[in-house]
Amino acid sequence: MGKIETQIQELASKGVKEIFNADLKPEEIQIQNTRKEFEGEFTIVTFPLTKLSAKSPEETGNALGQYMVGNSEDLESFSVVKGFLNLKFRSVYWVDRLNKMLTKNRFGFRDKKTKGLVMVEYSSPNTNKPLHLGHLRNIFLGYSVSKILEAYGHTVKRVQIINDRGIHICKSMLAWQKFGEGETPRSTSLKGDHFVGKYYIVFNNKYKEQVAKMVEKGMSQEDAEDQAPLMREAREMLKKWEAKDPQVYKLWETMNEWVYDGFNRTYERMGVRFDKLYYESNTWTVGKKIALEAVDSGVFNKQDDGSVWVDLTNDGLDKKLILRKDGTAVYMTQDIGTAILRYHDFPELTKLVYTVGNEQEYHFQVLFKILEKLGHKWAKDCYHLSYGMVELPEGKMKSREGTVVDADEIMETMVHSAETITTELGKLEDMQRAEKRKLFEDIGMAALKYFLLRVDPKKNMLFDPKESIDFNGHTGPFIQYSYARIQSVLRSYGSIPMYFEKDFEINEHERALQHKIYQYPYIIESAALEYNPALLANYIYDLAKDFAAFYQNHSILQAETENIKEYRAGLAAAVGRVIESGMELIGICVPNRM
RNA sequence: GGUCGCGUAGCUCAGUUGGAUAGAGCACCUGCCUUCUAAGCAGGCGGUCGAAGGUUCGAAUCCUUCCGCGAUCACCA
Repeated sequence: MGKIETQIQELASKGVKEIFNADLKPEEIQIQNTRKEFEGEFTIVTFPLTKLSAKSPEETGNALGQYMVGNSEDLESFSVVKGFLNLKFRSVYWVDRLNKMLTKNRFGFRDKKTKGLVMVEYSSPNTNKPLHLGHLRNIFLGYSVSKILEAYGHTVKRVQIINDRGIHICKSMLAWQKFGEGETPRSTSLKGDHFVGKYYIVFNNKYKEQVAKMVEKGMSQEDAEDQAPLMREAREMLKKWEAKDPQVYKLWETMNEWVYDGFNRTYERMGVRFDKLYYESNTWTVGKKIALEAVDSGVFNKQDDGSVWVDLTNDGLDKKLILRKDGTAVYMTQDIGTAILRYHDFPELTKLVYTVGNEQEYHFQVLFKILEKLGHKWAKDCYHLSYGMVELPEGKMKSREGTVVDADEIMETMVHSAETITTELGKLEDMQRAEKRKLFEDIGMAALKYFLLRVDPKKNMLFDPKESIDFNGHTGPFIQYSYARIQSVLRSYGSIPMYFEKDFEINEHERALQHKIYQYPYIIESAALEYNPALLANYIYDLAKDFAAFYQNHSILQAETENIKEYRAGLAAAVGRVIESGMELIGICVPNRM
């Protein structure tokens, strides 16, 4: 099944040649979807053709329309409104397409492994605090993009880089050592990441107290912050860690395990997974080694104080520090190491996608430029999938000020709301307990995921905790509901519709649905090329909405004739399949009942 | 200050490479459950697309200037 638009363009191009004796390449024919208020599915814009036809837009449209309908077996009729030529296909044509579509087992998906290996990085948390709403956007986005790329024919490695080293984790470690009195996640029944996060906060509070006291005694704020005993101890601990002091290392490993245990439970609930994990505690040394080699080869340069820099002023960027004067690594150093390690692990990579917030755009610009300067041809294949912040009504979320929306908490809230709403509606009294639990989980998570994914990734978005996320209207649950209704009808229908006769005319609603379904593969394509799940999310909603209108206006099981009934059941099945697979690509499960 | 991004209905968001009367949802108001699930459908209200110029047959979309908001420019991550 080729692209309909292409076929129309080719026919129109021939028409222009025959009627107006002018040459116009098919791809120069402007084509768009017909707007709802007019009849037809595809529309040719005839304004640009008037130069060739030397006629009014209307006359041009009429002449071309006449030619096209006369020279195509698939077109039924045309209409002209101003400079727009609307084309309507025959019912038979659409029914045929549906017949063919239902024989495919993965409609819309490209054959696997035709497009090369892509690595998608997402999540990439620090190990000193739990995940929050911003991470959720990151993770759902990255995971969805990875699914979409697979559907588009890529093989995908899902990875994260775990920021498990540095002063931040030492702060939690120190606070636990000094004030923890031996308590553990187990003894407190706290999730490991929350447990460790608690001590990060303990550190900051005690630290603030110390600083305040020192300032009271006459020290400057800046000096106090630098000299406070807790801060000195934390730095001392970091040094010991870098020297692999056994005790510190053991503590570090223990606390990180607690955190990973907590993260894993969160990931599981989110329904995401990873194929490989990278740890900065491993990659920073790689980066450092490469940095020193680059000094020798002259790509980086060493200052008199011992610090290492790269000069990117000729590339429109700045000078950037690579190694501190004491020789320790910075963020950039680690990232260089990580990237190189990844291409070492997977030399066949055709793309490396970093799902990281837009606040780090400059950082990645610099990173990719450095990789290029280091002579890596693949530097051009590195892509920063930059996304906007999730903001609260009072502005950006700040962990220091305690204005973050906790990931576990919001998920729990959503699932609980799903339970309340579902129970109130009271349609599922006969359902088993375990099945219900799974359903509430699916609905609550759908509301949350859809809320985060339907917005264009590159834009900042707003979350207002006071106005809870909706379950009605343009939401995940609405789409799930459409799916559940379809499954309900199909259960009553009793068999799987496979082939339909063509002795009837399809109505406007059916036409709209056929047209929508047809677009699915191209939506996947755009979503893949633009790394944009929002395109898919909005498309599925449109489809579900069109189905709801069809469903409410025409009976499937009580259709006028047996053939129409079969066709409608098949159409509903097709819509269901697209919803199910599309939702899967944005990480959302779809229930058979709700 | 330099660089980058954003500004569309009261609120949250869509709006393909410039095309028809700028669309959804929420909120508010009307109708519709004896017929396949009303988490729904049908309809109403609501817009000088931040402002002003320019290009074009045609601009929310492209160009310029200005206004407002945000990010970034660290020997932080």
